[in-house]
Amino acid sequence: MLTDLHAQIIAEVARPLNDWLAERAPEAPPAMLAPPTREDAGDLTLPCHAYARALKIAPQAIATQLAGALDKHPLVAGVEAVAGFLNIRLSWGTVAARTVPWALTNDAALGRSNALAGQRLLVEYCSPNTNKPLHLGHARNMVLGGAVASAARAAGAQVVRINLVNDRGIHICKSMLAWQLFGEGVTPESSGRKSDHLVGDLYVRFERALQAEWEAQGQPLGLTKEDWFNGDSALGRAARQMLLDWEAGAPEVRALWQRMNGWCDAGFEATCARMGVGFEQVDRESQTYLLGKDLVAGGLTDGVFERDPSGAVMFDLSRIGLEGKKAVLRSDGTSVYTTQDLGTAMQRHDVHTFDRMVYVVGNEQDHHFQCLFGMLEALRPALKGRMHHLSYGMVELPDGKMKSREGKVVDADNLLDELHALAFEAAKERNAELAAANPDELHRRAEAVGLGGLKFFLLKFAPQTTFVFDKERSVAIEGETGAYCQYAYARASSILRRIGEQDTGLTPDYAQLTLPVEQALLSALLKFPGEIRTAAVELKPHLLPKATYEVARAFSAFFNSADAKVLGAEPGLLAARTQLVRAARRVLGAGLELIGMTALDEM
RNA sequence: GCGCCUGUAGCUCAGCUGGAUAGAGCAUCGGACUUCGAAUCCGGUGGUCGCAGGUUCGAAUCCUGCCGGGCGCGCCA
Repeated sequence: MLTDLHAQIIAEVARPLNDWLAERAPEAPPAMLAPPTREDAGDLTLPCHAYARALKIAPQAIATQLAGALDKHPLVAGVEAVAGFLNIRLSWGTVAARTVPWALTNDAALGRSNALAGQRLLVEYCSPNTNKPLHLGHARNMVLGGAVASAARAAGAQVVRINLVNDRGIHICKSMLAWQLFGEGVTPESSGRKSDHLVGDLYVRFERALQAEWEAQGQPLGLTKEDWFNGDSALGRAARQMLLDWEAGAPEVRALWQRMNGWCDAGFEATCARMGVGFEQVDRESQTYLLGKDLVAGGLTDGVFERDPSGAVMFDLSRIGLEGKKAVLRSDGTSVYTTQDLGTAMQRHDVHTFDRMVYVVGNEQDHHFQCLFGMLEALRPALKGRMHHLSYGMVELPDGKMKSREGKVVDADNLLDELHALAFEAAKERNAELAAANPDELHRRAEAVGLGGLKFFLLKFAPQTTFVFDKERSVAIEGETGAYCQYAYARASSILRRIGEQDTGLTPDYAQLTLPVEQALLSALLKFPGEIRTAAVELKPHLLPKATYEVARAFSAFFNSADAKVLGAEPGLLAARTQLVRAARRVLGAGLELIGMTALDEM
């Protein structure tokens, strides 16, 4: 039985208020009790201004009368009517007696709920191109996608995580062509290079050759690099020919393609495994790019699409309140990206009958998804409202934007190594003996802190935010960071080790948990599930680190308080505080797991 | 030109389905180790929420206009 205790407590407190209101103003909306913004305004508050009109009583008078309705409420320690607000102070001893056992045993305390029970959710993310290794942008994408998936699972949804691999197209041919022209038979084995990096090297090699060719021949003609590549460029022609050969199934091209894609796949797999990123389904563009043509034909018959004089098939964007038109079939009859996206989406719906399909894709594709969803809903009205684009902003570097064509990228593998090294150095400094005695253990912790810090950092910003990546901050323990939360967890473990079984046989006296630091911790534990639920339902993955941090912060204040020591407290209180530490550790562990971080018992 | 996103403390960001004195972290200044790990904790300084109007008992939040930044705008992905 999943019980959201916070919601339940609020409902219990609100009941007499609602009875009072319903009796006098049946039309009025029910009382929405919420934590106040003001610090000294108690634990829950109700603004009474909205009821003034219906009741024909001044807000302050309403608040005063409502205060009376809470007289002798077991959960209420005090009420105050201030400026039309009803401020309620909870009876924390009573709340504690319910909260701690709940947090120790009920899975709702871990953020589990039925908010999305019975729903099937598809999440598409990662979406690598098999011509270069994963970079920091992919890392943000994967962290967002993974968080959406884990939050949805916690909310009871059935989740299918899908990786759409872009394994065909002109950009793939560029790497292949570079291997043919400049590769001299190189392989990952012969070069000792991680396989996806080798392919990336070749891609960069191609771009460099193209740059030189353009500067020598295209630029003097006043052509842009793009136009040159699509025109008389020898490299461009060769790449286009290779794409045609690929589509025609030319054996040599297919064989090279298989081989080099295999290199990329192996590299991606290693990176994803290290990052703890997994998928239930992998869609490859080479297998889906022909999908959608029949949909377009059907849409043409139904009048969803129209044929352009040039022969291209178009979607009139005015149908969805946008300007212009969008092609779904080229004039030569070949498909475009949108065509296969239509087909892929429909196929997924046929296979999974999803309730919600979430695409985790950068915000430069906002327009594309607006168009795509508009078309899908026109083709199949049942899809209305089920398609979501989790749009996110770019990650910038302290010295500006990343530009993959210029090689100005933060490679994911290198970054993970760097963060590991930073975390390792910091750990070694604080733990010299362990570094000497058991460096492997220190490396294990460094990986947890480095990777966990990265995930926490990438996740803590709202998705639409374009933010500046700061690697030192991401592995720092000070402030709102992953390591801070891991440290709080480690300290909880440490305290419990010290307590051992001292509380065995003791009866916890929860009513004594009334110190401000104890109340704040209880409050954080109570609020945690609601944040996780909102993260899942409203697709706000940044609430995961926020909620976890709130618990970590409250717990840090608790374990630092000289008044709230567990050891040495009288038996009933010792037992109560021990259970509170166990509860906090349990919830912290759940938060770390939702983010995809490793919990450490020692740091 | 049009569309979407965005502008909040020195810096990095929350808050944006309207609620009271706008929050957090970093930085900075000061304080706490004879008691569970000081990798922590406590406190201080710091903001006309881009600007101007409007709606409202009440606006960072909603509406309008303007200014600045980012992204995108038929057969690229």
